[in-house]
Amino acid sequence: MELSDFELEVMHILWRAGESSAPQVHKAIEQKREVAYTTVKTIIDRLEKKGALERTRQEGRTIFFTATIEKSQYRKPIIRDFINRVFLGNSKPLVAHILEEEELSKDDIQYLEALLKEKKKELK
Amino acid sequence: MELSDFELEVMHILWRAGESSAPQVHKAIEQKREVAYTTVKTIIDRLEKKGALERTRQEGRTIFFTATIEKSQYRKPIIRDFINRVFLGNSKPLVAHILEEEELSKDDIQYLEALLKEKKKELK
DNA sequence: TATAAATATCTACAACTGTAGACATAAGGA
DNA sequence: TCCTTATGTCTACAGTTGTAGATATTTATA
Repeated sequence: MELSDFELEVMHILWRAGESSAPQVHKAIEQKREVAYTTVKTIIDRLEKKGALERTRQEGRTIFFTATIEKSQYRKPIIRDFINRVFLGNSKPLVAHILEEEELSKDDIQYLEALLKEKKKELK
Repeated sequence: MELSDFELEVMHILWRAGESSAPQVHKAIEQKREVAYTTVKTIIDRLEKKGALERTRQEGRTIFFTATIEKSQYRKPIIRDFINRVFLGNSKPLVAHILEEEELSKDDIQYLEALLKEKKKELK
């Protein structure tokens, strides 16, 4: 399923907060930037049409929505896409870039080292 | 500079092959999928307008183009964008995902381990 | 030289995306 | 009960993107 930037932003809110109404999603986004309520509602409508979320409850005339696709399920193909698109399918330079350029805490590093060790064991 | 998928694909060809004509770029893309020459030429025109490439030579009526932006220079911001967009700014889960799910050779792993070791040293 | 092929330029168009207004209507408070 | 506010629905629009046709023009070939 293809999600635009804005659609993905809305999905992240639902993933994090769980069942939410359009006004709630709007408020969450307004924490970061100004945007009209109807804009957010349009995105929600599009997500509903795509089947990325569904109406799960109604309270008065307020409708609550819940994500129907999983974050992890969604991430997998787009990571692949991104690596294909930007790194011609080769994931090593992406990891290398991140390790060199992105902020990582000591704990993060330890964790990743452990992962690498695991991976190495598998290959042997 | 914003580049669409197709624009990025063309840039990759220029980065790899160096100075190239539109028919050459077209032929390179046709290796993978069918697309009209004019489609490729339109993308090249847009890249030229954006200043991502420029005309560097002419041979008969055939124009040769060269990338004016660097691959590395381009990658940095879009990696950040991607991490922001898909991982809410946190790069660790992306690296973790790749280490777990993507194909990595023994050499790749060794290389990444070395990078991590470096990074760890810096933090101390 | 007449014709075919290659190349460039210009124009077009539909789908997607971010953006939001207009309008309807239900809920809740004076 | 009447008015304000909140919420939903519908419609619109401009910019981007992938896609390619129409047309012009040059180059090469029969």
